[in-house]
Amino acid sequence: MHAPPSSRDKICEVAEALFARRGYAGVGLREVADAAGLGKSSLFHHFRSKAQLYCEVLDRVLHRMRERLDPVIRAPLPAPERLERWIEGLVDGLAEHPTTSRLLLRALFEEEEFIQAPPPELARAEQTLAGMIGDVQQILEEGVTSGAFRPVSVPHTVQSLIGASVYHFASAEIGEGVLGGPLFGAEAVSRQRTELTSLFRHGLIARPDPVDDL
Amino acid sequence: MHAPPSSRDKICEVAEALFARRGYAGVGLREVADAAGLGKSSLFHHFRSKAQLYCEVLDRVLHRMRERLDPVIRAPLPAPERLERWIEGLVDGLAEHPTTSRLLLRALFEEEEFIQAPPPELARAEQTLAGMIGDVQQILEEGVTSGAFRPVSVPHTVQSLIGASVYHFASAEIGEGVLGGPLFGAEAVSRQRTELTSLFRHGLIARPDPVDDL
DNA sequence: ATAGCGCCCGACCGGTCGGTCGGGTAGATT
DNA sequence: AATCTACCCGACCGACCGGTCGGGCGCTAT
Repeated sequence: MHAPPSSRDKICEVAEALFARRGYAGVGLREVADAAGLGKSSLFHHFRSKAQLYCEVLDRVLHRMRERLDPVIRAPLPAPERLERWIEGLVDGLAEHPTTSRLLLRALFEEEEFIQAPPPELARAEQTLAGMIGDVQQILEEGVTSGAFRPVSVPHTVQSLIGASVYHFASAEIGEGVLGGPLFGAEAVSRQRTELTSLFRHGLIARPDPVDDL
Repeated sequence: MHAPPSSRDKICEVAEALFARRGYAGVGLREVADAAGLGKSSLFHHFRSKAQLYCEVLDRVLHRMRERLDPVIRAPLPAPERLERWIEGLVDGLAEHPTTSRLLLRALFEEEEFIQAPPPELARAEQTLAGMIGDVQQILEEGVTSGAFRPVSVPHTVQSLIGASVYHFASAEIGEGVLGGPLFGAEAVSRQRTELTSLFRHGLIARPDPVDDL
């Protein structure tokens, strides 16, 4: 499978960890090179620039998540069940690679740095993300039009869902303070999975007995 | 009220905007000084270091939010109503100053940079944040023990609540793509307020008719 | 042998970083 | 008038930044 990781992959691995921990501006190429066991100049043999390296790392992470979530979309299940599977897949994916949530949350901010001279890899990453968002958006719309979900605003719900799951695993010391324990422990992860699915299940499912709407 | 903002306040204002937009490592003191209409050296007359300036800006923002949310805590209302007011206050507070959500979300990451030699202002900021989190935690616990809320995990719910609200207003272009319009428009903000409160109301309220728990 | 190529490196470039230093200026105090 | 204080500045420092350059090493093809 992966006996000797090529230098290129090695660079991506360590860069993913470093960018997740300290952000684009906070990581020097010197540091990346050292962590990869290379000289700084060697990075430029594999990547045109720091920006390209970053965007490629970002795209790798997004693709990894997309592939995990992809089968859920095609599953022939009613919308509420598909949504639960999707949430569980997202939580598990974020929990499996602790760098992911921080990298993605940071990417919210750092993408603005590339408005001038954006590397082509950035467009691919944005496309991958847009695909995932479109997928869950479709599930929600299906659930709303079928009457299984309350008539919520699909975009706002997508935002809440992403925010709640990604933030949780990116919240670091603050989150661990709230939880009173590690974020990525097996117990905490499975708890987050059930809490998040049940929150959205109860929060979205249409009920014959509305509380006090409007 | 604020006829001539002192140099110190002016520095904090522009620094808040810059740190929110580009983060701690991405902002140079030269840039802050220029934006404040001062020479770079003058910053060091008001602040000991860049780290202290950042932490003071962070504490300002947190205090601003805390003061807004404080009356809600003391309101003599049942937990579900208090929670709704709290969420509305949080959403309105985040919407009022668009820099806040980005600054706070970034602070998740950047606080790690100060593990060595943390300025005293950082501790104050952390304390302010811990207070706000403790407040909402208390509301949720009250609701759960009183039987008004489902027996959810309070810490995980706190995390979801913070994540959903803060992420939304920090999501920038991605969020605007999902919404199909500006994040901070009056319409989008009031919609976010109602969507978030109703999501958590339906998601938390105890029901005589459970769906399919466990 | 030797030429080509993928991979890697040390040395170096201009520029920017956070931070320091010595001095200048205006206003209040004595 | 002299002094003190608060505030501000230009010049400068060592360190580090992203990126370039020329060359070295080892493998394959000829």
